[in-house]
Amino acid sequence: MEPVSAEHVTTLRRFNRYFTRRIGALDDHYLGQDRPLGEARLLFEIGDGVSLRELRGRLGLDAGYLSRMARALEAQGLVRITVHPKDTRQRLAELTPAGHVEVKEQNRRANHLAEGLLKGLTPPQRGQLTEALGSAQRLLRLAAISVEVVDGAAPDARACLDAYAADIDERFPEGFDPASLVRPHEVSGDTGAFLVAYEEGRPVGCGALRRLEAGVGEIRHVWVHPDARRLGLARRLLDALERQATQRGYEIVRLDTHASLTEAQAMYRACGYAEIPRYDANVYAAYWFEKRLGR
Amino acid sequence: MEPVSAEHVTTLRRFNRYFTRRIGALDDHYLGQDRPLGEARLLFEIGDGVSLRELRGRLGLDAGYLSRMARALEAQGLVRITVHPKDTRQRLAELTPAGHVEVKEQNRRANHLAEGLLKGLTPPQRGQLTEALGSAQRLLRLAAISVEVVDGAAPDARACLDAYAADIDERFPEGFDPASLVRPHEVSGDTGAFLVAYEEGRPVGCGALRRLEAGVGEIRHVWVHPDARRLGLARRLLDALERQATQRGYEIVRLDTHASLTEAQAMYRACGYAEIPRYDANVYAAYWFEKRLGR
DNA sequence: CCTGATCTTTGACTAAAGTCAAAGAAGTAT
DNA sequence: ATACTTCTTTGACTTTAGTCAAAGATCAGG
Repeated sequence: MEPVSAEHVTTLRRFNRYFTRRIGALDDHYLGQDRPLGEARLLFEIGDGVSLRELRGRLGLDAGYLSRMARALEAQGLVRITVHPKDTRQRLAELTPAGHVEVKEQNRRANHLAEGLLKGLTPPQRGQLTEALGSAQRLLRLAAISVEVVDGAAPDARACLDAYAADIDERFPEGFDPASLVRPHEVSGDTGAFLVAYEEGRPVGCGALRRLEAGVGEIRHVWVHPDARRLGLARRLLDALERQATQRGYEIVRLDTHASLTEAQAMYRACGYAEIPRYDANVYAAYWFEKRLGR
Repeated sequence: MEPVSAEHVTTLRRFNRYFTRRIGALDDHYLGQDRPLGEARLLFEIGDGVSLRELRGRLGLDAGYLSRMARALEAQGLVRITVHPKDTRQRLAELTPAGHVEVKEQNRRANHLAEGLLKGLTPPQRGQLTEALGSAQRLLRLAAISVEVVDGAAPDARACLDAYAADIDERFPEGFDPASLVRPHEVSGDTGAFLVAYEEGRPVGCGALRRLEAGVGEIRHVWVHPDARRLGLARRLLDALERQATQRGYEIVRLDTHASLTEAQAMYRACGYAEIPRYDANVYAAYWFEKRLGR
């Protein structure tokens, strides 16, 4: 892995300092107004109803602390706390009408703040800022996603494949039969691999590698959760799969794609894949690609 | 003023949320380690010695609170507090060797964190991130700078002009005589104006408008503090000066520039100024420009 | 030299934020 | 049914962060 240049580190740190001190601090100050910041944040996060468990994870709070804060908000009539229908140990928090009003007010204030800031710029500069922030956020998210090898039968792996199947079932005019998914044993061990991408602990993408014939691997089921698209994650999954293939001694990887997945086709071409004749009987495939792995 | 588009507000707010939650929070958590965050920050800000007064302003802390924290750091042997040589009411704080060690450790940790984040990206992506963050920070700073009309004799105005004079005295091969600066009365009232740009309360730029002849104003002394260059502030000052000129009934504004200020010349051209023949006897001028104000 | 402002220190508080451990209730796996 | 785990609640704390006012020391300007 290449060393990280000092310039990049400096810029990131300088930005961090500037941003958290100047913008973040302001925001916090305004968000709460006449309410402790912790409660204001909690209220905001509750939104359309979440379990306390989820909140605990998301905000990284102590269980006791959270419980008390949530109950305090309940006492103020801002949230309603109910028992989770599927697991009676858990509690669900949701906003009452009064809570919604309060959150709306929070949003109004935060918008006002953002507008005040943007007012200091000309319209083209606003556009530049939006673009820069959007691009920075995309890259920061991508940097925070880790791609890991998991067992093909692991719950996260199955969850991804299920989501993948549902996704393309909707996208393919002819639908998709989950029976054509890879079997767990094909993507484990010496000849295959299953990768899952995690963002803050949540699986947001996957990809599978299996053996096709001697020296030839096949990449299948490269999928990215809708929330994590347009970050460049598919490319990263593809890279990681190729590395797995190399490790397993494959010199060539192949893959096929459905006619409707035009962005995917473009990505494969951009990543060095060349179109080849049909190599399998996959009824969903319309194009077949191959890449010779450099070392 | 144009309304701020919702898209821009949303992007800014989304970024703010993501960044403060994910990066800022992490950083804070690591920075302190076994020390309260307030003290850690204070230590960091002390750096190579500052007065408590300065720190109070910079960090926005209560005087009593700051005093106690500083004394606590002194008791821990991390800072030395001495009496200000020029004003015995004030105190100066500087790091002891132990304090330097601690700050270095802070920096090491923060760098490590930034590196960890950047490691998740390919080198070209790191470059993109650096560029996006740099550009975002530039624009955010620019947005936070306010340009105000002040009296030509105000301390901030004089301070800017002094800095301007010192700056160009160094830059012009022939030096610069401060006697050629505008007089306060020329840049006040109905026929002139003096603008100062403030960043977080600190003057970081200026510009003057005075009467040349009927219907013609002259822009002079457009200057930006070295810390605030490359943000687009000169352009903003120029815009604001033109608005002042229009308000005062001038249809034309003129200005001159020194031969050595090539970036300034380029900016004037880009802002709609056209070169004209010499219109004054300014010994420092090599180029003369004019712009007809629209509206 | 006097007056009013500035800077720091101290005392006396308060509120927010967070920690830790114990216990009860409810799931899950065997 | 049993053992183990998870989720929430409660009690009992501690630390941080911050506010406010009063007082003492020192400056700056007239």
